[in-house]
Amino acid sequence: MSSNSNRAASEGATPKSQQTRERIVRAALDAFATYGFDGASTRQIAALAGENQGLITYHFSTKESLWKAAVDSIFLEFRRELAERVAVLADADVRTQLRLLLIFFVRHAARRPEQMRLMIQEGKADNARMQWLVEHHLKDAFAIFGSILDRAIEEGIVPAAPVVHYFYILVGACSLLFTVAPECQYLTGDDPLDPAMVEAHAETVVNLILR
Amino acid sequence: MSSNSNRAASEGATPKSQQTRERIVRAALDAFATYGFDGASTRQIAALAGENQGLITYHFSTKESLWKAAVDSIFLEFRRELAERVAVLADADVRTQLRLLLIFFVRHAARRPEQMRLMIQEGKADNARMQWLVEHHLKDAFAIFGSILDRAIEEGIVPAAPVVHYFYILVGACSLLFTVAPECQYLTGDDPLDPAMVEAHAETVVNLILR
DNA sequence: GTCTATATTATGATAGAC
DNA sequence: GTCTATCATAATATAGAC
Repeated sequence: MSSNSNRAASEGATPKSQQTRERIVRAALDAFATYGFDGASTRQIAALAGENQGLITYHFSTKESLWKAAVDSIFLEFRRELAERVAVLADADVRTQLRLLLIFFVRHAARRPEQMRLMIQEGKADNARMQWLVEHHLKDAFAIFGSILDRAIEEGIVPAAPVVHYFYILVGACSLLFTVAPECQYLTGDDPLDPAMVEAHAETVVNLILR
Repeated sequence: MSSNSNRAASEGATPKSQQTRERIVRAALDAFATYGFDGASTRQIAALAGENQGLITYHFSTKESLWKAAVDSIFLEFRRELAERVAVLADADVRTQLRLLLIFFVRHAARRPEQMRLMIQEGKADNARMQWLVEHHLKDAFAIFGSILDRAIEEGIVPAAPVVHYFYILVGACSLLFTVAPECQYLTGDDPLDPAMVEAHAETVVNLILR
């Protein structure tokens, strides 16, 4: 593996090449989330980014490296925001922590549906990309969630059960509406990404879970 | 569109050709659910089915027709089972209906994870396949769910909110664990498809939702 | 009904001009 | 850094032998 997969992200990169790199990453994120690693093509990604196909090779060497860069870009952003939110809420009671984190997560799932689409896309089969995603990003998020949920169970805010069930129940409950937003829009006529509907979803989740 | 997409399903089909057809449909279901329409290849499907690639053209004409046959096979099965379950529960109180339907749905999501994988796969973009899926299968399931949930809200079993929120909250809560079962197994070491874990998931959902 | 061969297009990756 | 041209392979669909 050559070292140029981080070339434009290194110190010497020009602002212009960084912009190119970021445009490609954004387009790749969208394509991989929607069509999967095999379903998305580098030509399609280049066209979506408005860049030349050869630039993908220059900046990322391989399709797999581009995939990792795209996944990193969205999961690192999420984990940064999550850590910040958890730090701010450190002194609140557990019930408030859980409520505000559910609202945070609903809003995040609506703002960046690509993240859950990628997680589901790769979580369906046991392969190298899935393992990379778990090792590099999911284990950390799962641990943070678990530390809060353990205390919620201790205090009787939710019934006792292994954390893994709550993790997938709450992630699914908060995010599926936005993961399949186009389907929901066609099915019901309502646009899940409308801010009023995002807030209504967060309220419904909170009212249902925290009674 | 030629008429041979239903050839082997018609009266005159030999048992052998029906078996071939069914093997292809099963393989296609798995491939489309895991890799998406574009990511799955007819070669891969034929190999998975242990059949010749030319037989896909013979039985289904096009990749799209094969996709529709695969989606029909799993959604018709689901809707048949759901209708049967709803009919059996017609005289029960709404709380019991909702509880047993949640358990039914968790078990179904574990037994046939391909269904939710397909729904999510196609729900992410507004295209002809998504619209076909909504028109042919989702509208019906959504209506059945809505009729039960409306009464649950009337009786105060769950807080009042538009049905669309509950639909995606509950579908996501019940099924995500099984949709990404390989990821969960790698992340936690637990196999979601283990019957004990399926039942634990159903219990956790019911205890959380119906308090 | 089943299988092989192939036409045509699309794919990921590479080479090299600028 | 960017772009064009191209190689080698894999894709869907077709034609036709059996």
